[in-house]
Amino acid sequence: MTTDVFAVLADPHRRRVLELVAARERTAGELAAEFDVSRPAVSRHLRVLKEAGLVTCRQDAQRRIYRLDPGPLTEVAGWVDRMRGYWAGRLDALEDHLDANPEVPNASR
Amino acid sequence: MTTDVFAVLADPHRRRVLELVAARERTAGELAAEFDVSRPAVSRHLRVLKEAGLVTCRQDAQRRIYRLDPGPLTEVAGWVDRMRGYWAGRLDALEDHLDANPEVPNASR
DNA sequence: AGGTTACGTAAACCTATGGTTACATAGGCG
DNA sequence: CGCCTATGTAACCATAGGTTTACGTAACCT
Repeated sequence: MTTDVFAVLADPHRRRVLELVAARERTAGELAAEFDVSRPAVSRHLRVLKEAGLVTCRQDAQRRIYRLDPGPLTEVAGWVDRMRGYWAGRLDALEDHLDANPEVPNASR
Repeated sequence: MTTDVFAVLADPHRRRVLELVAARERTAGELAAEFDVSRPAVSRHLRVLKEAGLVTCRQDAQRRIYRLDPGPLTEVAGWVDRMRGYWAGRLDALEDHLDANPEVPNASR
């Protein structure tokens, strides 16, 4: 049971699904029609997305209507921001370093 | 040649590498020491990260010193923000809808 | 030069994962 | 009640990708 959001987002099909349901709710059929792959394949992607909490599924008669739940995306956004934060913080120290060692990465050449 | 940033970030080892090099530069050896897996495995992860442009590699004698390049992360941040944007935008319309149709998703039951 | 350190690369292996076809289920519809 | 629509599940197959062992290579040290 893949519950890792990053891994779930790794597949382009799944990202596309999220883009589609972000705009508005979609039935499984509508979603499947957007892809070149078979319906069961889409169905599996939907299950993965559902297990990851990225979509919710409402049932209307035979139709399953999928909707985006952006909640788990905060983990991703947070991680990325943290990376960029660390990077930005490190830049100051780096500038000092480069200031002291102007362009001499390999002196023995 | 996996150049898809999302796919690159799917592996926890690679994310951990990025976290490590975000704090400060690290040699391949330092990085490898952080993991339970073998060195060649780490080496391959580093190559993937390098190909994706997420790290750069400077050479100091025998050592390879890796550094974060957060550039490609903007694509991820952008995508996530876009998803959340669409979602937020859709909420207004949804509220209106729910306002008009109070809790009657399936009238024929 | 010989040895050691620090890496990367190559080839083989194995598992996870995504794809397909065939089948099951569940709910309208005549 | 049969039938069609909409969708998920099961079983199976193929490939991608991560891991390992073994090897190659470059640079420092004495």
